[in-house]
Amino acid sequence: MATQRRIGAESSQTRTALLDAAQQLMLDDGYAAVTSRRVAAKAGLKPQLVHYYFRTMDDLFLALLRRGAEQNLARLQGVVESPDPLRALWEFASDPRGTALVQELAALANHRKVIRSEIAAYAERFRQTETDVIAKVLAEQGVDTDEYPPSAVHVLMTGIARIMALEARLGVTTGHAEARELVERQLARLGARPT
Amino acid sequence: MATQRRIGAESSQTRTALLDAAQQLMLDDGYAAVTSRRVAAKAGLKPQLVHYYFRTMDDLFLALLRRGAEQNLARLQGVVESPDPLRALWEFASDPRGTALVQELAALANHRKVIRSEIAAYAERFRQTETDVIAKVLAEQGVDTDEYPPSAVHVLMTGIARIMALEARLGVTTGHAEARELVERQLARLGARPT
DNA sequence: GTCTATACTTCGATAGAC
DNA sequence: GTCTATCGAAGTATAGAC
Repeated sequence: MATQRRIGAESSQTRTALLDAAQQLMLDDGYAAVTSRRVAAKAGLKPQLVHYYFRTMDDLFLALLRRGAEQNLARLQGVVESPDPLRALWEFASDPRGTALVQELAALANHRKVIRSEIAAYAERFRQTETDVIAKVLAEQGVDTDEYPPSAVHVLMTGIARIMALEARLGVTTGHAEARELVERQLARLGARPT
Repeated sequence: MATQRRIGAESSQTRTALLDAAQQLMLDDGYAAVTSRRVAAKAGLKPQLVHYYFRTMDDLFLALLRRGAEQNLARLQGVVESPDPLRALWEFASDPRGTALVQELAALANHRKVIRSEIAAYAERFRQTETDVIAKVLAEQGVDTDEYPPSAVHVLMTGIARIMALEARLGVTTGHAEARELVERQLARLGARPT
């Protein structure tokens, strides 16, 4: 009801610089390190600018999430159009670029309702596209979808890729090489080309 | 060099109450919510007591991690002694009690070196015991360990279980039922009894 | 449209009283 | 061995100047 405060333009370079700084902080030091002061300091700006461009910290996190998700959706499009989509999907899900930011946002989401619902919504968009890719390959290969439902294969495949990326971040990699080889063999059986 | 400040006894009930409060906060609201003031408030105590019993917040997180890990190691012992260890391991890894706290600590570990190394050390202990369980079952069933190395099976099995628990926490469960059934079929082939 | 001066809240940690 | 009084630093956010 009070006089609506003004907000910085989305096209502003300063805004982008703040988002970049926030993302770097989040990746390096976790979401708790993303404070108005530290973000501004990293960007070489005043702390108050964070609130001018994003009003609240939640708004900043939301903007960060959206920007990252849109980038990943663009990269996912490359998977869809790949000549070897199953392998491309496996590599896409294994990519640390995708998981690191998401892990922090997922942890953050545990006590920020707006973030959680936004993440869940994006997750559904990714899942839809990815499962379609899997379904198409399984159909081409004549795989029995009663035994291997695409939705299940999706959970397993992307889940394994992401959990290894998460563990690797903590410095835990025992068994990863062996697990990767095992997955590679299954991918090959499903018609993916060898690496 | 300065006069070493005194620290509360480990046997203190107050100390346990603080740990309980911290754990609850962490599970409900994420690690960033675990502040000396909020922990104390939840336990109905003064904030300064947190620093008396744990000196720094890192010490508190470390105590939380150790207590949780020891509890889980005790539960893991039940898996080892189970008549159906493979299924018991699957259920153990799927248990939300084990994953929720670990997820928060893992996220926290990304910018707290002491936490990260302690988590990694515990992870190695769990991995060792769990992989031994898998190796024993695979040997009994005459499985070719070139194609299915126990370390790989361990990564896949526990990874899938944990990622589903993580996703479920965010409200993302699409495909989980199908994935679970698929895993169940594989477990059955490896001699685990049906649920 | 862009940024600053400022208010008020919450934080971790220590020194010292019981 | 247990707890309290207190401090300086850091946090979010707004109102208003340019």
